[in-house]
Amino acid sequence: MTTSEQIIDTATVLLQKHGFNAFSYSDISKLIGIKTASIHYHYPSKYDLGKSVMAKYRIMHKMVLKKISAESNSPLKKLQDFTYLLSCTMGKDYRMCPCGMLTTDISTLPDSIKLEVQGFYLDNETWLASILKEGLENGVFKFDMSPDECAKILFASFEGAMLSARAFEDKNRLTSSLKQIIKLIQA
Amino acid sequence: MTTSEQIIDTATVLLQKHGFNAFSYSDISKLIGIKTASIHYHYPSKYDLGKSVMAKYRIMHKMVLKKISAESNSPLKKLQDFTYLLSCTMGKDYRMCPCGMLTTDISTLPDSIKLEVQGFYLDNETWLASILKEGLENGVFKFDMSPDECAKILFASFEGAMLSARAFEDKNRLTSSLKQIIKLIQA
DNA sequence: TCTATTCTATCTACTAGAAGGTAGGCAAAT
DNA sequence: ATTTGCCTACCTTCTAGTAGATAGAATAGA
Repeated sequence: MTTSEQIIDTATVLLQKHGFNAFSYSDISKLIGIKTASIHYHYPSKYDLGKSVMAKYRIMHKMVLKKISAESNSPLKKLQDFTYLLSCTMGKDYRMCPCGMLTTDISTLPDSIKLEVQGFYLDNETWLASILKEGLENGVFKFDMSPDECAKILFASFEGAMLSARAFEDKNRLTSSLKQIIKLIQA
Repeated sequence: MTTSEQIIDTATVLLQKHGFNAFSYSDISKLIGIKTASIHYHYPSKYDLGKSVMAKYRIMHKMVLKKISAESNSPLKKLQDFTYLLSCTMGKDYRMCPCGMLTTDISTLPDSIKLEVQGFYLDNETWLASILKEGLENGVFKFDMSPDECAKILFASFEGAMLSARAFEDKNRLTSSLKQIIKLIQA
C-alpha cells in the first residue's frame, strides 16, 4: 500500500471515530510513522485530505452497492445486506459512517467536501430507491409514498440508528433498530 | 439574564451549529463581550460547560414535552407537535439538536457529558413510547413491535432527518421526511 | 553507456496563531 | 470582611502549514 493510501485510510478511521475537527495531522503521523510535513506533501491542506477521504469512501461504497444489486436476491434480502453493511461500518469501536460525521462538522467545511457529502447521500438514496421500487412492484414492500421519498427517510433512519448506537456504545441498538425499520415497510 | 446563562445559551447555539470541537471559549467571549478567563470562572473546563449545556437543554426540552402531553390532543397531534419542535430547533441556520452533535463528538468527551447525552435519548424515547402506546391502544397508530422499540427507531429517524436536512441545507428535507416517517406508523 | 538533470518522497526545523487553562489583582456587592 | 464576578497577563501545548535540505529513482542528452 502506498503512503498516500495509508494516509487516506488512517484519516478515514480517525474521522469515523472522532470527527473532522477532532483529529490532526499529528495523529495520523504517529499512527503510520511518518512526519506531518510528509502528509502535507500528499495532501497540502486538511480540507484536501477530507475531500479525498470522502471521494475514496464513495467509490468503495458504490462498488459494494453494485455487488449487492447484482446478486439475484429478493429486494428484501438486498435491503438487509445494506443494513448489514452499515453494521460492519460501525465495527466494534462504534465508528460512524464518515458522511454522518462530516454532516455535523459541515458548517466548518469548504464546498469541495460538502459536495462529496451530499453526493454520498444521493448515492445511497438512489440505490435504495431502486431497491424499494423493485420491492414495491413485486409486493415485498408496502409504503404510501414514492420510492424516492421512502429512500430518503430510510437512509436518514439508518444514519440515526448508527448515531444512537454510538451514543450508548451498544451495537444491539443498531442491529435491532435496523431490523425494526425494515419491518415498517414490509408488506 | 445572568452572565452564566448567557454563556450557556451562546455555547448551546455554537454547539448546535458547529459541534463541540469546533467552537472555543474565544468564540463565546467575542459573542457576548466578555474575556475567556471570565468564562473559565463560571465553567472551569470546557467539559463542565458542555455538561451544563446538555443539562439545561434537557430540562427545557422536558418542559416542552410535558406541555405537549398535557394538552388534550390526539396522540397523532402530539407526535406532530414533537416533530414541529424539532423543526423549530433546526431553525433557519440548520442547527442540529445538541444531542446529535455531541453524539458524533462522543469519543472525545468525558462520562459526565456522555451520561447527559444518553439521558436525552432516554427522555425522548420514554416520552415517545408513552405517546405511541396511547395511539396504539386507541387505534391511531399501527406497528408490529413494542412502543419502546418503536420509540427508539422513531427518535433515531428524526435525528437522521435533521442530519440530512443539515447536509443539504434544505429544511424541506426535514419537514417532509418527518411527515413521511409518521405516515409509516399511522393506522 | 555515462553523465547531467529533474522528480519524488521524505526529512529537519521552523512559524504564527489558537487552544484550554491559570495566577493574581481589583472593584463592587453582601 | 468576605465573596462575587470580572479583568490583565501569562503559560503550555497543539494546530495547520511552510521552507529548505537530502537521498534516491527516473529520465534525457551526448
